[in-house]
Amino acid sequence: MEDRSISQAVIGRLPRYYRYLGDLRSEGVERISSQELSGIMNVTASQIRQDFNNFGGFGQQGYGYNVNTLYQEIGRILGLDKIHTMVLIGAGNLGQALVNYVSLKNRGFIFKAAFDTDPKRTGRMIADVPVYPLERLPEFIDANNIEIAVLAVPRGAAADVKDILVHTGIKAIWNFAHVDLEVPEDIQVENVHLHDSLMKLSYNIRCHDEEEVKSGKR
Amino acid sequence: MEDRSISQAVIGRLPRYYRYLGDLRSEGVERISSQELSGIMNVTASQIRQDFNNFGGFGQQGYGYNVNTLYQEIGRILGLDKIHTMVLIGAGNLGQALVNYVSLKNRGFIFKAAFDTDPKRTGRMIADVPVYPLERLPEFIDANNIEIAVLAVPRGAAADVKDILVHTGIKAIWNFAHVDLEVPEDIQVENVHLHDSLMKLSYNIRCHDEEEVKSGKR
DNA sequence: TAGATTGTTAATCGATTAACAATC
DNA sequence: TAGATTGTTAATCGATTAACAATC
Repeated sequence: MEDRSISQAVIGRLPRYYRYLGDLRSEGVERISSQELSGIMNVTASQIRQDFNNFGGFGQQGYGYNVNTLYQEIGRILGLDKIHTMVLIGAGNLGQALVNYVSLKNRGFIFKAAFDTDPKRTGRMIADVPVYPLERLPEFIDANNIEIAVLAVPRGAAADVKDILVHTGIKAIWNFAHVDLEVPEDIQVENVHLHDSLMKLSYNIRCHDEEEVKSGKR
Repeated sequence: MEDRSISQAVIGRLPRYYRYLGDLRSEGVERISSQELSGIMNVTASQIRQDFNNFGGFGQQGYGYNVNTLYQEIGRILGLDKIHTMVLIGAGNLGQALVNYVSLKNRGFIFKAAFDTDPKRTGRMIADVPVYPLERLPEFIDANNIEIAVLAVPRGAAADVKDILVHTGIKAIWNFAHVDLEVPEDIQVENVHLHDSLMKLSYNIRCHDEEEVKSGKR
């Protein structure tokens, strides 16, 4: 039913739909039209219908969409009906925060272990997740069928870790290191570039400031 | 020179250009053509020239671009030539990690204080940043000319904090809470939705798995 | 049945790529 | 000057929006 060549633009919107539908569901809303959802989410009704129809017809003419069904379906499309096993690589501040963050909130995403090169960090636990030396990474991934490697190492270390990872059966890398990783195409990469995000914010601040100056508000 | 109506697509690419140019600069590269940069960054030379020309002509025909000049210019466009003062709101795991992360790396972005409602967290220090009770937030922002509020509170608390923030002189919110904030348009918002990012990764894993099944690889 | 709302096709808009004249 | 490469216009591509026939 759902096919390749669904644009990243559409995929990027799915989690947001999922979030709003989850909220509606817990508010006890049973059905919703693209029109209503459009009002709540600030996107066009047309876009909503187009987006959903990439994956087949979830709605019913004259009625709209069943909130619960749609929520479930999008969850399934996003792969949230499966358990995803993870390892953390780089047990610094950010890494520790991610373990706590993900463990708390997402039932389907489970950290099985963390890895670090620093002996001060290994041997400890982060929440209920053990921290091992990096050497044990490849063996652990394959023995435990790990799907996702969360990369929270310094910029300089990222490429080396990547080289280790590509020789394992890892399926995906959630990359927090400030580099672009080049990996074989059967490994999925999702970047979270905090630097870049902060720079965009900085850009928008500057633009807004300059606008104000121009329009004489200051 | 640079005008409004520069698309978010272009702005989103600037930090990446900045990163690559910074690397080239520290490698001692003096000049580069759009052609060469295209090869390194995996984007078209045409796009590179179009992007830069949104902000005026930084290049020279027959020569290319001076790496250092271009790096400086993009930094200026991104507002990196200015100091940005920040406060953290929500001194949990993620918040603490962000203070450490940003303090270490970005000279221009400086945390002045952190705020939390939990008395167990207030009164302490994160790195060299003091943690105060949330009540003191509005006063602190205006007394210290704070530009950016970093929102690392649970989903449920985000709207309340936002209501406090909009009555201060804050310029921007770097939002890590899993909600869409509605703010007046003179406050800039940049969302880092880790959940959404992880779901996209999950989607891509599922798609790739299904492709393999279809093509009979498994 | 009549009214509502989807699924889907067509029109529009914007962003990317290609091409080339200007110029260093 | 000749060669190289930009800045910029034109062509293409893709994504968003509008419109409407299908249908619940």
